[in-house]
Amino acid sequence: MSPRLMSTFYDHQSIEKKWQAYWRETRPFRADRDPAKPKYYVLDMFPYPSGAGLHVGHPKGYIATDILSRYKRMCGFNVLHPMGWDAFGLPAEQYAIETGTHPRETTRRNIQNFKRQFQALGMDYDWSREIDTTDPAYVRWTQWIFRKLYERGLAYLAEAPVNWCPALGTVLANEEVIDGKSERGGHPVVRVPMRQWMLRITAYADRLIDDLALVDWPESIKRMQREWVGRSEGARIFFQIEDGTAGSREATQAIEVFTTRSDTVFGATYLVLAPEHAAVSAITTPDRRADVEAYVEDASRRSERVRVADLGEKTGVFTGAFASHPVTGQPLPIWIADYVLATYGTGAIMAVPAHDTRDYAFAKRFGLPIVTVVSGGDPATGAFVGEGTNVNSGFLNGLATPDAKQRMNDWLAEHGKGGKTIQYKLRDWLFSRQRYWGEPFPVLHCEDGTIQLVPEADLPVLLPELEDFRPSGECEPPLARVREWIEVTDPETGQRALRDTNTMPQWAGSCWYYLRFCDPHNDQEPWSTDAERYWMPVDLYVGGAEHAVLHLLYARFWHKVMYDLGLVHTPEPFQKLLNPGMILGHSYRYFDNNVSDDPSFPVRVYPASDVRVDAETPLHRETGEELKARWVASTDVRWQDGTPMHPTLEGLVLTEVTEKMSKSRGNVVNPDEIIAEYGADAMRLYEMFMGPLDKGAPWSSESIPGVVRFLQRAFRLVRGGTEHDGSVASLIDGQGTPNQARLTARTIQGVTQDLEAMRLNTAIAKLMVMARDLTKDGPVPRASAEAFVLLLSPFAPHLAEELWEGMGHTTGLAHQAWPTCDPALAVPEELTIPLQINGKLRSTMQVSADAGEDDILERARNDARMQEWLKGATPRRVIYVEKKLVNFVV
RNA sequence: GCGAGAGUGGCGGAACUGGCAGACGCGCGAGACUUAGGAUCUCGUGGGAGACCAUGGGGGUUCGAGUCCCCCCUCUCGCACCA
Repeated sequence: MSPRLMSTFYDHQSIEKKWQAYWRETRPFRADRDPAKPKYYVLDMFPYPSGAGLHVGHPKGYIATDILSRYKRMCGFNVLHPMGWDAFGLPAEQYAIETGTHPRETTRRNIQNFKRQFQALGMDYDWSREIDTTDPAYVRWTQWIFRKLYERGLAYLAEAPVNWCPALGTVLANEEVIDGKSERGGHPVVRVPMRQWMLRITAYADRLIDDLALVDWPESIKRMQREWVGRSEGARIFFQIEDGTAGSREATQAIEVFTTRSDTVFGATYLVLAPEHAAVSAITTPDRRADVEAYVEDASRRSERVRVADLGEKTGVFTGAFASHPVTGQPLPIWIADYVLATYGTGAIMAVPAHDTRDYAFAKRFGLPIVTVVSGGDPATGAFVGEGTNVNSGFLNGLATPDAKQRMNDWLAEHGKGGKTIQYKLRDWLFSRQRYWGEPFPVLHCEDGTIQLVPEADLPVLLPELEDFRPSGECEPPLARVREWIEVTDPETGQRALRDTNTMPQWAGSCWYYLRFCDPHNDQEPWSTDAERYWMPVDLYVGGAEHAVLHLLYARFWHKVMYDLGLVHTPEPFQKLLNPGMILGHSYRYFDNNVSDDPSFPVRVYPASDVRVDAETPLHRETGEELKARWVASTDVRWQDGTPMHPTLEGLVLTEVTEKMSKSRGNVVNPDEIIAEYGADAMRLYEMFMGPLDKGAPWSSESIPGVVRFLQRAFRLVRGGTEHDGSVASLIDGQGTPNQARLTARTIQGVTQDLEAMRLNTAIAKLMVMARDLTKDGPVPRASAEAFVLLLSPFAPHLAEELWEGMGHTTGLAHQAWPTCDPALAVPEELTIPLQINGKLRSTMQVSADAGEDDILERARNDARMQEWLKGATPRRVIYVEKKLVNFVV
């Protein structure tokens, strides 16, 4: 125990241990279905139990849900607040490759550690519902759901260009690739054609957008989902290849393009295909072939990242082929260029340089014609992308843009040349991974080429035991080596069959865990209808905004499938969503020129002042040499006259930066240490007191003593006595003085309102005021002390239980009724009215709460200081705001 | 580039529909109690000697603006040639 601790007079260590044991034994947080009570389902986003354990940034959201679930329980709700583990995943597998430790063992240890940390924080989880996605009893139902997806035609195998990440040794979904790098680890990703499992999430594109109207989510997250689905209304148009212009006889008869501006069809002067477009090779003429092939080859080597980097600088080549304009029949040259994306729309566009900035840049570069068809711009200066009136457009002339679009769409449909359509950015979800530590697919690849589902009765399909977890060969999963596991006989047809050697991505388990929590031990079905109907939907869901287009989109998709199957009764799983802001750490940075991390490199180091950052790459200010950021752990920093210095490199000044906590930056703070020194209640309180829940804030351990002092004051308030004196409270009977009764009522009202609005920081401030002011008027009335303890209990549950017991109560706080008050009592009996002249504060006065307007104005006029300021002048105008303010305008 | 959010004391932050800017806490200062301890308690604490000046900067609306409107700057986060 530190010296600081010994002098505090409430011993958080023994108190917290005592009440955690009490909760473990009496299980007051067990949730049982009770139709007589309204339910409230509070859920934290499913944690992945990493080897590093929790840092102080993680529990922020968990503490908030803990407070809210305790509060709701006291309000009479039947609260479900479960916790479990999203335990499949790459780190355990990578650790297995390095050490040979089986991922199951690593996972078990990590879960144990996480659970210990959660319990040390005093969390009110119903541990009887704990689940683990790697548990065969859970895997069984994840595979069962996959069967349902497959039966509905929503899971299929497809050969398609996929995101292959060599460093991770697996393919990734579109949502897991950010700026051409893996979301986890930031490794390069390349596109490789592979045969993979896909889930038809695109079939739900419209509903994934439309049903956002049903949920109470942050607008920013809804927007991100809408944009990710990327619904876009437009037209598809077929452009016939001009006879005899294509390089080969098998050339596609027509090129299909997608456009949102069918009103500008008359302005199309050429077509552009993505280099990867299927028709490229067939249409290219012999004389253009060499150029085209070189360009295609070059484009395939340029990563998407590089392509985007020099945005604006358009490149491309002519294929030699022409298409005829669908209306005028005019021949349009067909080009290929990488500014057209193969992955969006049809991978081909009609170029309207007069009304599209990209087409304009391309046309200018290659001298292609620019034809204005919408009035309002000047083709000499740039593309006009706004709306206007059609010109040079045949039957569209004189129409406004929206009318022209519709007219053209109708015309296209009538003439069999296209028509109105909707495009989505969303692609089907790539659902297989070349990993060991995931759910095997419950399918058999039969000798005759068919795919058979493993019968329900044979689920789960479990992973074979392995000693060596390395990938097999280039793009092969480790399971591909286990012949005895792969080779089986199909129980239905008796033919020889092979298991699928891929596994499901980590998202699979988290797509339905919230449903399993409703009925976690059911071995007949994934969950019972009764349980689902009682508990769902999740009333409050708290977790990081980084899942905006990953977990939250995937889970909504699965939920909707299950809705269609009649397995759940609500179209949306998560009613209200909250994203806690990140807790940041202070890290200390410098730079060096060892960009490739070569240990034998002659390293030169630089302070931040020698560095400039260009497009996120740090460069030496003078030489332009590429540098890499390095960090010194905050505990190793050498302080010299208030300046952070490198501990060993003489004279190297470090720069303090506030950023996300991570091990590599040496700025993580371990909650175990904070709890040991200050206690779990103090840590909970501090994290909530830092600021609004949804905003990020830098951690500062130096501020914690503030909340510790508050807890000590709370202890003294109820217990009475002084330091080291555990004497029982000198609480008096009754309501106390009018001031005390009012303070109590106002705090009850204020804290309740703040909790409802999740303003936990201001709720704590109100409790601090109550603890400070309650004793000013005399001895503490018992009614006030009890209300205080009840109000405090969701925030600092250990101390509250201790105090509650000390007041003679024999039942715990979990199910005590939340205090209420007579709102009339909360009204102050005196008001301070600010008196202004021309809007500037000149005086204040005390009036009784029931004073009327005339009375107040009369007194304001006679106020000595006001008279001084007015110097006899008569106010031209008098502003009176009901019981708030008086302002004289002179 | 586009979109969203934010910018308030030395620091984290309050201020609900325009109405006493800086609640609460950290830090800092003074004092009290003390076997001088980084404990506890009390008081003070935006700047300025001052009328006054202060919510990123500039303009506006209003009796009155942190809050509403316009322009600009900075930071954070999304998206990024999506046709």
